[in-house]
Amino acid sequence: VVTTRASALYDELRARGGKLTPARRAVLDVLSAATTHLTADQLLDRVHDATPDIHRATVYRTVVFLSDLGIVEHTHLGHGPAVYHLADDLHHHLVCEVCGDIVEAPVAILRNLDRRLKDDYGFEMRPLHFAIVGRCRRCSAG
Amino acid sequence: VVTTRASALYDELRARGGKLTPARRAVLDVLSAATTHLTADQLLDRVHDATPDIHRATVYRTVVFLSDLGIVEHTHLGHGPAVYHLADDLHHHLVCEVCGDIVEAPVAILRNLDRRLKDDYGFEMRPLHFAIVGRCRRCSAG
DNA sequence: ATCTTTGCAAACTTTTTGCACCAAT
DNA sequence: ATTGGTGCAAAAAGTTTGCAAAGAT
Repeated sequence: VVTTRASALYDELRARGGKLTPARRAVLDVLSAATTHLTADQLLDRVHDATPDIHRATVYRTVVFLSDLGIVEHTHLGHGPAVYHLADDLHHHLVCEVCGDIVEAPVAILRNLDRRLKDDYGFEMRPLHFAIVGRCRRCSAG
Repeated sequence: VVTTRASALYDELRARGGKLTPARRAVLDVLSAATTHLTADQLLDRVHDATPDIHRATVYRTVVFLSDLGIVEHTHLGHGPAVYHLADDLHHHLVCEVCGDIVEAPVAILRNLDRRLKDDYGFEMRPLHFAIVGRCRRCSAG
């Protein structure tokens, strides 16, 4: 299923001088349809549903390529693999280190910190690149 | 050189029922003397300066052991290896994704965020476990 | 026709583990 | 004496790369 969202990304990719290959199409389709962020493995599995011949290495190369174009981002949620998602899907991740549960939080929660780091340290944070690790309500109670 | 800081940690380790082995002594000595956080490789190198026979796997097992006791923490600074440091060495890390420079910032900078996540989400953050990634003053200017 | 992208297999980096031996208490 | 720690070698987990063949424009 090629969504409007995905086809807009095809255009963006071409506008930036990239070639639109089946692998790239498939990765964009999967990421556009995803309701959660996906690890490289999950991404590969879903890409395989429609296009079984695409190689794991190609998926890795594709997400690097799409990241360079600013279309895709990845986030490190903890010790395991990174997760990938479209760059317009903006929110923070609160990852529970005990149960692994992930709660999403709006970007606004970091606005003050963002300003403060900028003012005090000249540092432009890219907060989406890492999850905020801690303990969720249930696990900090226990 | 066994510092006061290190020998206090020997005591803590024993008080918790751990065995004080040469490997553990060496790791505590190195971490107590370090002025920066160390990757497992760097830690191993420095451990080898005094005790060349200690195995890489032992260093890994030792930091896990010391983390379980709350004596050591590790932080993920970016894509590379984790860095280890004593748990009493509290500050955040602002890591520049362009030049790799690390700026340390006081824990107070996250106080508001900490409270907000607690109040709004019941989430107890453990902010030291991940660096704050972004661009330093120099690199965001460029 | 050209230049990029892909598949494959292999390397790489960081960390973990099974097992037999050794050491701290 | 007993329990737990260590060295070793090998595997695991996640990701990257060199190369020759195939594909997009």
